[in-house]
Amino acid sequence: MSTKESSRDKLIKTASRLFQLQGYHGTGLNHILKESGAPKGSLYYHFPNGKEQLAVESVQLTAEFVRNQIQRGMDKKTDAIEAIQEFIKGMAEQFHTDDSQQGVPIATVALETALTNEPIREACQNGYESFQQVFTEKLLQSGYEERRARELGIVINSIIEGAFMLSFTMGSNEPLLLAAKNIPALLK
Amino acid sequence: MSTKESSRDKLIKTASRLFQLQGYHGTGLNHILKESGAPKGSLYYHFPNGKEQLAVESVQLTAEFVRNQIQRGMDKKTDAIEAIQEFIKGMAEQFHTDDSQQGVPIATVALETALTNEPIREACQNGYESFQQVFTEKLLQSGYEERRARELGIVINSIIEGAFMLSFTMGSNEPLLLAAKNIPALLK
DNA sequence: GTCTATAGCTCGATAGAC
DNA sequence: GTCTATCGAGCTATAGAC
Repeated sequence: MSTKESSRDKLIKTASRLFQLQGYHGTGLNHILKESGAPKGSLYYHFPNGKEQLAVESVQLTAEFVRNQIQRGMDKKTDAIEAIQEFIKGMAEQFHTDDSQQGVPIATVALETALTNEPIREACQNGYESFQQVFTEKLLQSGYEERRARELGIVINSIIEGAFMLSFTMGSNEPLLLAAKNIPALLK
Repeated sequence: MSTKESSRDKLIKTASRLFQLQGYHGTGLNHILKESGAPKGSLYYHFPNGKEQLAVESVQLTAEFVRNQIQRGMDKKTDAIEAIQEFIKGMAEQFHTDDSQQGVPIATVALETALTNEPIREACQNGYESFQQVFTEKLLQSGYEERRARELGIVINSIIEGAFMLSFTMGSNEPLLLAAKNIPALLK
């Protein structure tokens, strides 16, 4: 069970990175195979449903990774406002220091496929809901009322995704920095 | 000048729609040619730089259209907060009544190409800056200080883009509605 | 579990007649 | 300005040996 997952894992990890960088349609299976070093014959053995299955599991892996990052961010401060603000600031700082460019998680694939591929769209939706859940729980712990906490979880998700996308497109972390700056007003 | 632009215009309009729906890599030139009804031979006559040029001009056309929509929204109310709030509500209402699904403008192409195609990325950036400019001007007219108005223009852009993308992915207009609801807190 | 080979298709782009 | 024909490459997916 441990060694036999090796090729499979390499494929998923490489696919996650490339899908995030170049999108679903912009990334070919041959490219993924070549970069992962996995043998071509094993792709359809591990992923009988081909590219679609690979994308669904890649999105799930990416979502899990991001969710953990958010969770760690929330654990750093007891106050929800501070925690969220610091988390976004961290994203902004990491934005250009990270020399390995990495695209916007989930969103790139989501926008391409939401109208044409239901399993992939669903995986993206589940990912986003898991992010929102972490924010909402943090707000609940800080005393926000349940309905309000759920709503704000969605709004925070929106502003982070939008600011990330803008920062990515503009090549500047300013949108992320301004999002962080204006979080307190939003959560008042 | 009027009839000779016909094929060109059809190509750009069709390309704008398809790129928005399926992304840059997910949309083939043959598909665009077929849907537009334009003759294949004329594509490289009107767009010597091929697909890239078609994408750049498509993004510009989409950006101009969206910018005008925003501008019309801002003109509907004198108060900036009300105007922006109503504009987002309008997006939310239009979200599912519009039977012709249409994707998220600019963002889909931007995320796919920002790291790999500079001319297209630049066109997307210019589009986003033109949106922000409209919000900023509205805030200036409502008495916000210049620096603050510019910052809030970016933040509003972020939250709208993020909420739109989430609504699109989730298949629900809730993120847009919640964005609208929380705009006043942000602009206080 | 892995490998090669290849089918069958679509892609973007070009050439050259008209 | 338009059209056909076609190139070379890449794509997803499958077949079948090992």
